[in-house]
Amino acid sequence: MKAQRKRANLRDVAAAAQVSVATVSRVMNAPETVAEKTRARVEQAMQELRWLPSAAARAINSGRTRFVGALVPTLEHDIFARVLAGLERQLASHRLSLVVATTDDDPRIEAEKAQGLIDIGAEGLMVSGMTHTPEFFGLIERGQLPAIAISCFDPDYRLPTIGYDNTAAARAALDHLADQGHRRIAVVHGPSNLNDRTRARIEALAGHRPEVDLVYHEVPLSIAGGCAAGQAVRTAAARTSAVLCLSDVLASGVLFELQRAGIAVPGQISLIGVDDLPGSEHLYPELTTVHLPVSRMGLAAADALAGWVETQTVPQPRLLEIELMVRASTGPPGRLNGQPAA
Amino acid sequence: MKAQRKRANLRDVAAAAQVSVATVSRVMNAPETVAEKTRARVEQAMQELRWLPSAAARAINSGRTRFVGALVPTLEHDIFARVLAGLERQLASHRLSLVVATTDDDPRIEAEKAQGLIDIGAEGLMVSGMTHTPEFFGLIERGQLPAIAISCFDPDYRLPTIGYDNTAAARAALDHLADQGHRRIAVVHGPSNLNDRTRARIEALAGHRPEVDLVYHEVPLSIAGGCAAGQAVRTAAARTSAVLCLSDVLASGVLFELQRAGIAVPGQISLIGVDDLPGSEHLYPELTTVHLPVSRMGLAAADALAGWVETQTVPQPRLLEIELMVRASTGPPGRLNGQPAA
DNA sequence: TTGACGGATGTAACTAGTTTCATTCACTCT
DNA sequence: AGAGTGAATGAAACTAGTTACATCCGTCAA
Repeated sequence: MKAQRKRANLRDVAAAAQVSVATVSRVMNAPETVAEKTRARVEQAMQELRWLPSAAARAINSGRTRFVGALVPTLEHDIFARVLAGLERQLASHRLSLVVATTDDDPRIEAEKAQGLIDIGAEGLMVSGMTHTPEFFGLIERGQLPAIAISCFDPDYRLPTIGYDNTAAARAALDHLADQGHRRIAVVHGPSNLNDRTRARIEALAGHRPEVDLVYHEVPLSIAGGCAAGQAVRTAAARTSAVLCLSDVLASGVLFELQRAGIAVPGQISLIGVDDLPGSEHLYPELTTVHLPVSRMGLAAADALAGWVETQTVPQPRLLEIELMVRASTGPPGRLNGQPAA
Repeated sequence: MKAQRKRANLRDVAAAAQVSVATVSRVMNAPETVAEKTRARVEQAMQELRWLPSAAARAINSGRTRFVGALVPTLEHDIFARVLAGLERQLASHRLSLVVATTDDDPRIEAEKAQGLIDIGAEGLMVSGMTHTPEFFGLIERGQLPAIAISCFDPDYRLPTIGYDNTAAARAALDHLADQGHRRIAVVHGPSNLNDRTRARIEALAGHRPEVDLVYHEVPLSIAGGCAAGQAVRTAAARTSAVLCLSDVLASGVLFELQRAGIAVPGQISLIGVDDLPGSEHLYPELTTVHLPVSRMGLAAADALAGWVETQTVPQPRLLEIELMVRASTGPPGRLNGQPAA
């Protein structure tokens, strides 16, 4: 019942090695300034006491914690996982670590988790989209904390944005279908009430091509949601000759459902997505879609955030190019669509 | 050129509010013990100085940083993203945050990044699989750091493992095909030299069903890799009637390639995967596969790690059930396979 | 009136490191 | 021999908080 050994600290090591704390510190941070023999003695003491320096104590002196936080709606969708992959890789090259928190697309949860990240010492934050609570802005302004928003672009936004033009992405898809002659198009999208990117895409379509009739289907943002939409499209709308999905995940579900029902894509119905997931290119038929550069976005976000954290330079907003990938799932309107002359 | 205002600290706040540091600290941690008027004064001072408490200084006293690290091979594969999704969600309920680092399946990079995570104060680590360097073990033993391994199971391993039986998973797939009468099966797998889980699966197949001929194809672990394997299978092996992919990602690629070549699945060739990705159920035909409970694994890992960190209790290894999901991509050997009577 | 009690607050010692500014001492140069 | 030089080391101050303990003051009971 003597000395309940708590974790050894630098003073213990110094005592064991019969040197001062300064010398032990030097062995850690500038070994070349310590005499060979002394250093060996100190290192042995470290070994024996199983000493590891305390990150917190180090951080308190440097004022740096060397990590930033990322707030994303979910990790279950490929998109965000790929953003984070790029982000992590690039942050690592700046010797920064990445803390991840998910928000379920709920700004209140986002604010809470942001508070949590700040509590543990995040030096900067990355958030998704442009829907945030006043509490969130309060937090970051209070601490004058570097924070950037991704997946969107608006040079006038309160935070520097790094992303693509959601309006342009949706319109590119619509233009492609309209140019091929489609005049009645089903639009399949995820929940719009809690996601500003989805909302931006939907709003971009209204009136953009007045000659086209648009029929909207809101479903959960998942393959199953896409399946449901596929069924709805198949059974309901007669003259619908094309389906525009505002996400490739939804497009996969729609495609599955159409194939199951024996409807030819693009023979009877054309299908286009937005995202360009890694698998989209290898669906059968290959999915026509709008490529969003999420991986590059992760890299760019990392550089922007790292730069801000390291040098106090607020980064410029940055617009990344999107690209229409015309593949095999779209074509001119088919002659027959279930009932030949509805 | 006066007082370059560095970030305010608690002493500054105390001075501004004309109270002692203890009182300011109390306003943060036990507001009810401070008189209303005093508290208001202190809070106003905090506001004015835009003060946020330093996480490091707090951590140095509590000895807690409240975050753990996860080392995964990559974020680009759905599998790990889903593990992390479960992990993050469950850690959050223990009020712990998650730092993510990727290793590219390289144990040396893993050791480096583990060092980095420890440097910034991780209270525990999660790693994938059972291939780790002595340096890695040195690190965690030095700091007596909680660490668990996932995606594998071995109660005798140096770290507590939480995962599934890779041997059983591979064998379940092989059994399914063999039981249906397939006698010549192409096995498609990712790089085996740097991934012990893949290796375990491959080794599990050898001699497990002696009546079956196995032909191995090693390709990159990606859809493109699967496509390459699909071509190889199609052109090379004559009597091959089934393809066993040790990952659903590969299976998607194989399926794409077979469909493109007009080969009926499962009519001419049966196809089975391992993983059960969210999309696998909605490929056409629906992919038969072995379900690995990655999301539950994330939850279980979070509970194990949180328990260890909070209460110093080393968790029990835990084996999670796998399940063969028989869907539409497998069936008895087809009568014709390219050349009728090779 | 005086002692006891308790709420509000302050002092100073902690936490675990880094860093500045001496100081010591061996060695070289004049 | 005495001064100058530079490497090696140590004492103490510093980082930004928490907290044990002391103190002050007003109220209430004896």
